[in-house]
Amino acid sequence: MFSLSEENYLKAIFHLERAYPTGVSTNALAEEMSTKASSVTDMIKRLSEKKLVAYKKYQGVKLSEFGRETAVEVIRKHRLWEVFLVDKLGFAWDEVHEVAEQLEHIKSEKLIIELDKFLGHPKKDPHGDPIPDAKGNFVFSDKVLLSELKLGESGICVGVKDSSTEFLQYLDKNDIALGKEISVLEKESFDHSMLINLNGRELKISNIISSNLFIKTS
Amino acid sequence: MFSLSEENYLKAIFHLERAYPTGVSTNALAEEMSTKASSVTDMIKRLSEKKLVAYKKYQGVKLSEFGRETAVEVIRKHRLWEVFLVDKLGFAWDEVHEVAEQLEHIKSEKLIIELDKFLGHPKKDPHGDPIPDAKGNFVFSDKVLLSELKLGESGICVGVKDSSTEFLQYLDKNDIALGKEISVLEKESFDHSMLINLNGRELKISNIISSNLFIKTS
DNA sequence: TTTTATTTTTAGCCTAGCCTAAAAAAATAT
DNA sequence: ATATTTTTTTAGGCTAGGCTAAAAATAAAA
Repeated sequence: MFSLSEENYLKAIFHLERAYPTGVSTNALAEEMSTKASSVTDMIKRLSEKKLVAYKKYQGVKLSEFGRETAVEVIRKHRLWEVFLVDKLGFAWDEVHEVAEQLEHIKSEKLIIELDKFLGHPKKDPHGDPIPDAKGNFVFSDKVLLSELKLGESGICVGVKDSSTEFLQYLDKNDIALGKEISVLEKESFDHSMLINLNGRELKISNIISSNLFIKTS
Repeated sequence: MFSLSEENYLKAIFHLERAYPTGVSTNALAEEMSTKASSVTDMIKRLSEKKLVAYKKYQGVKLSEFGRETAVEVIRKHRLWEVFLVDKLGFAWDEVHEVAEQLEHIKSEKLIIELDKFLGHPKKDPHGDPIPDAKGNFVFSDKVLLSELKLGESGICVGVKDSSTEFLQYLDKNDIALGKEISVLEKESFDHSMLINLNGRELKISNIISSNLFIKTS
């Protein structure tokens, strides 16, 4: 069993590994964890002793197979709890993150097995992110950022990159939700804003929006 | 907001105050928390600084009004989660305690409001203990220990004093459950065992059993 | 009332997880 | 190739929450 802090580091390393495939840097991890580089070095050493990560001084850090399994299990719990909060308790999708951050650390194998069953073995969380199955298998979908679509292309909104309350509330306000179809009508090369069609309605969105929305182009 | 450890101390003091109305002794608290008296003294000082308890050296400790409210809120959360685990996730009543010990520390007002609603505002947990309402009001029932019943008296089983897995499994095995009617057929004065009628069946139970079962004599 | 036993507190130490400041290594620029 | 900047690590401290051993206060017994 690992501490709350250890689990949070594993999660952060897991998420950063996509951007840092050769090893997650101490500074990047410090940024992600809102802490100092020296604290990160301390923790990495502990994780390394527990065989959760591979670490060589000045070389960044990578998850071991064991570390990856542990991280994925925490992510699985986080996303299942998010589904519970939205589907069963009526939370809005921008209200669940903070509570799920706490619930993901509850230790009970039976709890997660039964929660998963109770929720009907969901495959996606409320933000469209895939929920790993009990064996840790992810179903990665072939999503792209809206900002990467070319003029005239279209697709279905399937997820968000930024899960902050502010961004999710912006989406709610503009009626952008998972499952909606979006097509690109215009792209402004100067500021990378775009004009999209959403529900037959035209909407102008900035680059910061389009680069945080995942689209599935079937 | 208080730490996990602080909340656990408040809960323990709350439970011990019934047995120690003039002030909970350091040793009793150390026993309850499975720790050492010196650690208890340390923690009591911290709780005292935070105005959660009244403390005078060598005089034991009492909850302040604020401390009591905090303790009751934690107990409320514990018992609501127990109901969730049994009613929604199919846990047995002897499996819930450990998980609820973790869940009771999740911090989110909305979570508890919605959970309570989702569960239909339950008044009792799976062991028959009353669930305080959102304002912290307890409904104390007029229960007595089975061992206190006189020959020929009868009542309904409404709760357990000992919530250990072992005891609860003993009850399950002997078909003793909340809601069942029990009447006292014989009392053995030597070892305080008794013969009871349960579902028309006669059952011999020892004093340790009868002094851990709560009965409501209407 | 003295002595003895028990309870409680103090003093000092440990670990996890954080911090700052300084040193060392690596990367970048001249 | 050397100098400068950036990144990372080390060294040393801090707090929460534990611990042991010893001292002090209270309670019980002679």
